[in-house]
Amino acid sequence: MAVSSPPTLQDIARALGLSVTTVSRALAGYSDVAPATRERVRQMARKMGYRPHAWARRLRQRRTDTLGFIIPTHGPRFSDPFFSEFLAGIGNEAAQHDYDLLVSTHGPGQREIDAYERMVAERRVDGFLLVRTRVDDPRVRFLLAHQVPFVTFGRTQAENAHPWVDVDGEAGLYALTQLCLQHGHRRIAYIGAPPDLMHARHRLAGYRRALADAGVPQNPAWVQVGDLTEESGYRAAQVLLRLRPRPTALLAANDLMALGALAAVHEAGLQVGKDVAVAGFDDVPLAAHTQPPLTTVHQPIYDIGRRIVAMLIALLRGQPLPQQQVLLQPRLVVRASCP
Amino acid sequence: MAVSSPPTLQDIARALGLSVTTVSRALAGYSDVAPATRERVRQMARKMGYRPHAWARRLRQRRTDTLGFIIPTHGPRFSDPFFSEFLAGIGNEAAQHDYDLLVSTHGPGQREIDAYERMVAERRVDGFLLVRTRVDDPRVRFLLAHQVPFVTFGRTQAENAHPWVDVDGEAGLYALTQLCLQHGHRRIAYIGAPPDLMHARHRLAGYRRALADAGVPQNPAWVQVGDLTEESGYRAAQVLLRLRPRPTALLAANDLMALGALAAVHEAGLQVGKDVAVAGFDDVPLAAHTQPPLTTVHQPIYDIGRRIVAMLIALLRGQPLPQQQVLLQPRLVVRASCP
DNA sequence: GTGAAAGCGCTAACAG
DNA sequence: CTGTTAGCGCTTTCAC
Repeated sequence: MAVSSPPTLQDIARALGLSVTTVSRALAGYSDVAPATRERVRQMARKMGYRPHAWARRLRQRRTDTLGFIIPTHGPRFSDPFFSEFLAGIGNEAAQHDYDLLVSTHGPGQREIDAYERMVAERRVDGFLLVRTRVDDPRVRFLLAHQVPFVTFGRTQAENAHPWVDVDGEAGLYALTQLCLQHGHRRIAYIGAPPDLMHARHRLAGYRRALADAGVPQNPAWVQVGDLTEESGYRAAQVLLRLRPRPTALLAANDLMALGALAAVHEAGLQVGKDVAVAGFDDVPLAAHTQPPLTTVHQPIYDIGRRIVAMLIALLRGQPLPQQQVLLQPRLVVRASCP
Repeated sequence: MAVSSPPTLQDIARALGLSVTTVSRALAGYSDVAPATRERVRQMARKMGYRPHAWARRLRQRRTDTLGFIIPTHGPRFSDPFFSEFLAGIGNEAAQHDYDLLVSTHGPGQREIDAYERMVAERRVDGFLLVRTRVDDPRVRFLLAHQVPFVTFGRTQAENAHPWVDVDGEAGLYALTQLCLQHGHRRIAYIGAPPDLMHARHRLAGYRRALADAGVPQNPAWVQVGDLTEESGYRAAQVLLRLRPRPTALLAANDLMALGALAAVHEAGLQVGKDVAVAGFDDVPLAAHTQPPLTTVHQPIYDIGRRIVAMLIALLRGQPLPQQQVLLQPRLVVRASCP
């Protein structure tokens, strides 16, 4: 049997001796079509296996029903367990509302903002999801300037200018640092994230505030900056462990760096959880299975993904958002690495 | 300044006193338009910031210039470091050829095949990328039946019916097992993947063949099956470590399970690399930073992503593929966990 | 070399 | 209740 091209409204109309308009309205469930006709149309549509052509409809409606997500980094070794979970969240929520998710990258040669510019100019998407927000985020500036709807995971400098969901990183690191202080640690080092990232500021501030509140002196040498990879956490920890007096606790701005720090501690012949405490942020699934298991701050990343998609879709549909900005309180997950 | 809607061919034509047709052809670089006119059109287009409307063009050309990728699993804790790297690969290659990448999921309530059915029926994509191939893969059956172009990462039962790229998992596990044998191990256990996955068969076969070739007896109790998560690797290793005589080496079908096995070995008070060897498969970045670093089999997942996209696009453009099927030889990465 | 006209498949304003 | 008409923005015959 030959493969024929999929049926269109035309085909149904012809088969039934009706006009395309009537068929369209019958299927859309409009009330101004006779019940009997509606039924006939529906049955014929089912029989012929009719499915609306997504693009024809979109061209007409001047909407794309598509959300854009541009991967915030490129390069061959972009490997973030956190990320796949987030993607599952946004993918599921988008699918549930019958929205498509257009995922793109900015290749090695391309500037990140060009990828946004292109999607907007060629009207490929109705709005964007942003992650890894930066303090003065060029993407935010661009989208605001062009009045393109978007929702971010993470705050920016323009706190009230756009909807976002974030986890209170300052509270998270405050709690983590306090935990260490309660266990008698006084030389608590911090492996931070690149300072242009918004969450880097919050988390660092939480760490500092906890120390200040406890009246514990702060040593600039105890604060290192990594790039969120295991490798950078590993190297930062090596530096910190060579200091004398040696820090007794290493807090990292994310789990991947904390994993690197674990390796460095082991390699230095020290015992994690005994000689040196280590903790992270994110609570990736792996954190429960390191040796020893990693103390960390949980972020409900899957739910956050769902949530920002729901917000963006509400925005696109002109529905009012109950909350423009959502700050979630993090949950401390205490395991053996930082008892 | 008010935001006006983006310029169309109409707008350019009007501004220049030309017809839409001519403008279209000038911009497309057709030769049958006067050089002077072409130049005028080009300049005006640039001046007005004209960008073609992606969907209008696609509707007309009856192509979508979009590739579909449906995440092979759902649920909140889908966290695979391997996956984000793959996505970066397919994203970059697609962007380079000016193709869009439509990423979708099948939500909890939806059957996986329905997601494919929908994308095909509503003509949202031109072709698909598939990963985690199964032996008798329903997706492959569906796409073959409907003559939808696709390329898989991983073989299926229908080896010659579709283009694929795969890493020779049998050779990988053969080499890994041989490495253990050379170091005197005789009780080598295996934590396999779900048997419906195609790669599970190959890897298990490699393990078995290496033992058989060496004349080492095989014990069914030494072969466990996990679901590719750390958690399942952890539990499988616990079972294996309780056996007497105890296996001296644990090989896992992927790195995530190997990481779980590392934790179980530590927890049992044994030393990895000394009392018990552990190895994995994938070579995720983390594998270099476990304690001890993990011996594994490297898969160039980023390049594989790029490659299958390149193949799919060639297919869609009707270009002949130099190779319909590509079997890559894996590279053994020997680290301290399995010396 | 240029333009008029048709149409991709769908929806919406307006008659009747 | 149903059909006619128009058009989303673009490409592609086919005349002139």
